[in-house]
Amino acid sequence: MDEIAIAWQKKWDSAGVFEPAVSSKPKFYLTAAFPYPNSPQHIGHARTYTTTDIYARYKRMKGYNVLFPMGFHVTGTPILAMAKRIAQKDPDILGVFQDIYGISNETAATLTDPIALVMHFSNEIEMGMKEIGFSIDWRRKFYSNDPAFNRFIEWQFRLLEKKGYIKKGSHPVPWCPSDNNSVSAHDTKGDVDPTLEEVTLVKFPCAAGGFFIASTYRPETIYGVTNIWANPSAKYSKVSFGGAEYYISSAQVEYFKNQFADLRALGELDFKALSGMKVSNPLTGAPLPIVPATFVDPAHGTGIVMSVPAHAPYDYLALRDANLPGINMINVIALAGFGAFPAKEIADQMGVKDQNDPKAEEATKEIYRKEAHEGVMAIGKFKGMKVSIAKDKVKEDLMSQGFALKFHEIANSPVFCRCGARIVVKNVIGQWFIDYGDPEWKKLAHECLGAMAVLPEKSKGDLNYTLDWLQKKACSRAQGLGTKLPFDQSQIIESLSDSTIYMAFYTIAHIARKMPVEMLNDDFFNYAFFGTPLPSGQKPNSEMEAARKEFSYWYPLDSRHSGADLIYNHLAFFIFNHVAIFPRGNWPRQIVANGFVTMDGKKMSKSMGNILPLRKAIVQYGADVVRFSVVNGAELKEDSDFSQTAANGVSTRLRQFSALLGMACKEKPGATDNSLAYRWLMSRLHSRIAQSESLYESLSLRELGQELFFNTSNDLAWYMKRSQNPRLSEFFKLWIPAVAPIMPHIAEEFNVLLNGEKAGLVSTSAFPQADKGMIDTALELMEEQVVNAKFDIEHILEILKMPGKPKSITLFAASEWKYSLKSIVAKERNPSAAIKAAMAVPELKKHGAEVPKIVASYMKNIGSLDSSMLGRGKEIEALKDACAFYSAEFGCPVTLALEEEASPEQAAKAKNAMPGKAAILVAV
RNA sequence: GCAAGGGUGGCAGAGCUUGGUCAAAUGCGCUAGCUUGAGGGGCUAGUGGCUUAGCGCCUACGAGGGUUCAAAUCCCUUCCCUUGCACCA
Repeated sequence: MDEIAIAWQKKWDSAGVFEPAVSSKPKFYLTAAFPYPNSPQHIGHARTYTTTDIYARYKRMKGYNVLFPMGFHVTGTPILAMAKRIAQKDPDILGVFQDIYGISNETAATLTDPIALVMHFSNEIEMGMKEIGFSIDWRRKFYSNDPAFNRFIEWQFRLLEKKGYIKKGSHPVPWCPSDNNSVSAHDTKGDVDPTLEEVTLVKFPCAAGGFFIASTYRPETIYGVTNIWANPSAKYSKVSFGGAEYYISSAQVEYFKNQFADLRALGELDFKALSGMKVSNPLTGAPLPIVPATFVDPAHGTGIVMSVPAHAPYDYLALRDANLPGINMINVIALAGFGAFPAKEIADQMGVKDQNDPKAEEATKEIYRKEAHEGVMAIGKFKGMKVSIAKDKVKEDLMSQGFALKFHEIANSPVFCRCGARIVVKNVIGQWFIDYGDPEWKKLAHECLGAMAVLPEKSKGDLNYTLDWLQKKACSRAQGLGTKLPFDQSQIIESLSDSTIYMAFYTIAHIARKMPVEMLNDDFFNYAFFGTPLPSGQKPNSEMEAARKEFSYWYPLDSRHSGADLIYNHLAFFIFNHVAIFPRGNWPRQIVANGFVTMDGKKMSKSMGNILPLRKAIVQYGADVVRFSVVNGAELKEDSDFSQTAANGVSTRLRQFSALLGMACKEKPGATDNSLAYRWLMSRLHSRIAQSESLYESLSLRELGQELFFNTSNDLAWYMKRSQNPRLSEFFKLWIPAVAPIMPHIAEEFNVLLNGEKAGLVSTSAFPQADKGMIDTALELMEEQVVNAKFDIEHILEILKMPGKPKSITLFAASEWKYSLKSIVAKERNPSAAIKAAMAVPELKKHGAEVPKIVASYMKNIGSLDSSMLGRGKEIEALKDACAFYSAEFGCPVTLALEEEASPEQAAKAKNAMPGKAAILVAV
């Protein structure tokens, strides 16, 4: 099977089928998210590309000039990180390479240079894409660190900057203090993604100047603060930053410097000195005593904690444990089912012993959740407001009055860098942003999305949502491969920001590659993409003209494909940047987002070792089986399971198709079959092909596979059984091109076998046109009668458990009056009305005793009555036609009779005959 | 926590938008029989329960309740799961 695939790939290649030229034909331009070559690709990656390729091939067969290019994304740090890990001989990585990808340690040893790594894996990926038969135009391949591409990105960023979308500022990031770099999942031990969360630092003014600061998630409870907790054995420091002085635990001074760059330590003091200070509540002015508490962790937050005993079980318990007189709880939040001091109540209810009781944690969670959801403010400016809303209001108020600061923590702390250091939060200053929060820009993005098709349609909502919540996005980093920011050479443009409009670059990539890099200036890109005349007044050279022509022809992008995970970033950026850079006429037209691939029901992961590399899968199953299997497991959006047994099943079916094709090839030309069964087969095929067009269009590939492959295979099996003289060549003539987009190699091979060497390529032929005239629903219902009657006979024979063959079998078609009754019921749709109407018909009145019973049975399936109505004549015709078939099947004469002609001894069985259900009499 | 999507048979996965044709497509798995086929094998049948010369009946579509002649399908409540919440590919 593999040699066949390779042979056809060579033929496509030498015919240049996938290297389209600008022409007068209508074009279809589609791209898939380019791969990131830091490891080989597996069948999961293949899903997106196979989906894209099927679409490309389908559109090609529908007469479009199709462009499907591919490149490689090498921007950012993961490649560097990978090369570094290989250089360090990280046993995990080497193990994965060896065991899963079959990369020897010797080969791995050559991949310690990032560029060598990129070249190795990109070649590997490219070969895989060729071996699976993707219809890619490889002439346009590029890497995102190619000088030509760098120039393109610089051009894009100068444009964004000119439009005012680039901003500078500061923002918090997860940071390794030892590596001095921001970190993300691939930099951490265990690939943990460090997540940030915002907390509020509330400032409590000291009479002597400066502030105590306490970190809290619940700024709204500030009204209820009764005291301040500090650890009696900890050291505290006076520090200054942002123009004010603060007291925090000495252990946290360094930590705080990460987020307050100008922080300076002004000297240490012990708890005694600290506790002597007079501190007050910033909102109420109430004095707050400083109380020692060992539960306060000096290495967490500020080492100073505000105490809200009415609403925080820990604070209540600590106060109770300390047995302090003179501190009265203050109610802040009204909570249904609780009194003024919910923390006390829940602690008492649950019988929490003291602050060290594990139940204290439980009580805290419970009361925090309840208060956050159902609580209402009982005090202060926002009295009567729901806590969930007041929370932010209080915070804003505090901030604007200078009584609060924003602070960030690692929510899933502790997270460790691969170097061993604990990840902190750092406020990076001088950070460049793309401002996706710009309201005008958002409006344009929404306009674009609104006019765009999104498959599956459900994902449009997600995209819409993403467009809305996107704000300033950091677009540069200090390290990594990629393009330098044109207006800040110390910064590399971050990987999600340099891959937003590269689809435009494909259109000219093969031209730009051959040009001297210095010619790829803004004038060149402005001309190629906008047609802007050269400022010098000179005439554009031939390369510029060619580039302009390519872009004008291929753009806009007709379909953009990626995994569904990119909806929340890349695909949204893709829309934003297109509307920022290009005029409306060149905005993208469609997005297709597919789910992932699981492996025998489990998520593929390095740790589980259940990754199936694509090239290995191709060797094992063959290109077309892999293509089919990765897209047929589920509908577009859902995760698709690649099951080994299912893939084997596909191979088996293909062999069956192949065997039948062999029969078709031996048929005399022009030989036909006029039987009901043949007409039935063709009716089914035509209706499936008719359906397949919309299934291809909506990329409902699972259903498509069901229709064109499994169901069609079942049709064929039935036909082969049913027909005495099967004819298959007409069938295959239609079927082969219909499945060609999914299984192109087999389609080509079958086509040559059936039609000879001169048949031409299926890949460039026209998609088959279904003949509506061949679709006959009555015929299909008739065949259903034949199937049903066969099933019934089998059932009876089984129950009879006869030793030999029956002597004969007689089928009885129901009397005419039963059909009349059925249509009356279908019309009346109501039992009593139907019986009344039936009794009015003399012919039916004769059978008055049976009528109510029959009506009742029809009523149960009233919904089916309309569609399953086949006249008596048709039913008789179908069964009569099938008698010869039945005789052969059951090894005895099978005849059809009419109910009303039944002899008295037959009558008992014959009266069971109903429309759509022949009565059966087996003679032993 | 917030937001979105989902919970169907041993598994995967249709159907639910337009309530009745649904004990529920199709694939896989499993069971039995056949085929002298033996290292991804083929064919046939079966695969909720009870029954029966094909009928039929009961129980089922996360749980509970409701609307309706009729609900996997509509409404409400509740439990559970998945994904996203960014600066990272």
